[in-house]
Amino acid sequence: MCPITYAGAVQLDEFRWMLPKEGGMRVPGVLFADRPLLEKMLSDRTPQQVRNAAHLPGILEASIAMPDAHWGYGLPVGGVVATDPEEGVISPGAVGYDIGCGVRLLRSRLTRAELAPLVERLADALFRNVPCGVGSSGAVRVAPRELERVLRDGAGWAVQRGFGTAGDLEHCEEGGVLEGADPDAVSQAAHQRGRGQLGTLGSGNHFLEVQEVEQVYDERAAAALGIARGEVTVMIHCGSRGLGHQVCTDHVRDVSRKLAGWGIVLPDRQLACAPLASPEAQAYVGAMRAAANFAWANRQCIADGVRRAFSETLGRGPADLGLSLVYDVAHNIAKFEHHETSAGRVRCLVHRKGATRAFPAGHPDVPAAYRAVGQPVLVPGDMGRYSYVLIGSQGAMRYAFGSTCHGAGRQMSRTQAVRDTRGRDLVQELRELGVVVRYEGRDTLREETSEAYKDVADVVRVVQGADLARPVARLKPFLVVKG
DNA sequence: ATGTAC
Repeated sequence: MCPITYAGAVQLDEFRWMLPKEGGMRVPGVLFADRPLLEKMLSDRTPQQVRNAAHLPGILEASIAMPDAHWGYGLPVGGVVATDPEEGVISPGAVGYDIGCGVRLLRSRLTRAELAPLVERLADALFRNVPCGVGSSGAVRVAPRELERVLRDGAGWAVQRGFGTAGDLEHCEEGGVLEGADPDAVSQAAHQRGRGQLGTLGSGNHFLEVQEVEQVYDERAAAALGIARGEVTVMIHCGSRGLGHQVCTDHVRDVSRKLAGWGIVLPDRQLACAPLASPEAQAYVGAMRAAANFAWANRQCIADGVRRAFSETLGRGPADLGLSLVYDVAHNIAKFEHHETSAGRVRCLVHRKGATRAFPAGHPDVPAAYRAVGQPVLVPGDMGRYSYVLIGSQGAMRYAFGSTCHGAGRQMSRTQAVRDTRGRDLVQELRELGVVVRYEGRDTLREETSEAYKDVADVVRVVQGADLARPVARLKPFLVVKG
């Protein structure tokens, strides 16, 4: 029997393709995709970047790409790479420039109909309370010494400052803080860039959406997560702003200079990495954790801005709105975890870059309230269509180091999207779709137009088919704030 | 993603 191959990828089953070991690859590559998504992946350099990452010293099992994967810096966005803690390395490029970037979902007890007469005013209030755009700042004042506490304590710092409640922290991955952050490994330049940016959304694909739960696929899981059809949710997508960007820049440069000395040869210098035992790796790990904590604090501050905006607009106290946190999960991060491999149960460093942790039911790291159903996974789509809430499934542990997809993935470059939408009134088009929008930046809406993204439903179908995660609900936006 | 070029 002859296996089906397509452009060098060997089909393993309906939703998995293997890139066989060749040259200096230490492990094979695995692409999660159906045929149409595989073809989209093959149209950029994603498979080559997956192969390149398979050269990383100490990489375990496979170099993995999720169905929303597309070309990125060194490793594709949508890449998962696990390395051995003794023999292996950490690669800043395999975490990405927006360290700690992730998604937070709030739910309410409001309905869209209730909000309908207030949508324009709510949009103004959100736009006012949550600054957005490149270089946006000024939402939260932080003294220079206090920034160190942000970097150590993450979302907990924000709660202590009065931005939210202790209950919020229980519904964050890791409680909203990675232990072992080292603020001293974060350069002064990074401190300065980040200090004014807490509570701000940034730009690019970052957004804030008010959505309606339009479809529930799993009633039991939805009930556990506290969401129900017809209710309003708020989704926040953002990261560590200029601070995380500067941390990545600094440490890519530092480890890049030492590569030859360590005797590490890589097909792409953008994958520059450091042996986990080296001081350089320790410094990056400490700085990366600090930047991730900044991102968690940032999303916590933004959630507070959202609650204030709702409160102002509806004339009700924040406690009456029921705007509670469903979950907050990062999709650009590297973490030490235990996983079952062909060599048995091992501790490993899992790099997730545009990939989301997706622990299944019963895993001790899933919050107690959700442990019987699995870890929530938040998957944004695009501003004209929908986003998904998923829960982690067993196959994620078996095939992908406890990981799944993180979004729709672009299918059109920013420049092409701007060119293709020239002359169209996207504000009006979105209005006709029932979406009210506020935005910063001349080309933001064109760059982020629906057609620039793959249909996230196609991505979800693959992760469901591969048993990485299962759909709980689909969320339809009706108010979008973008930078 | 990003003080979108050091």
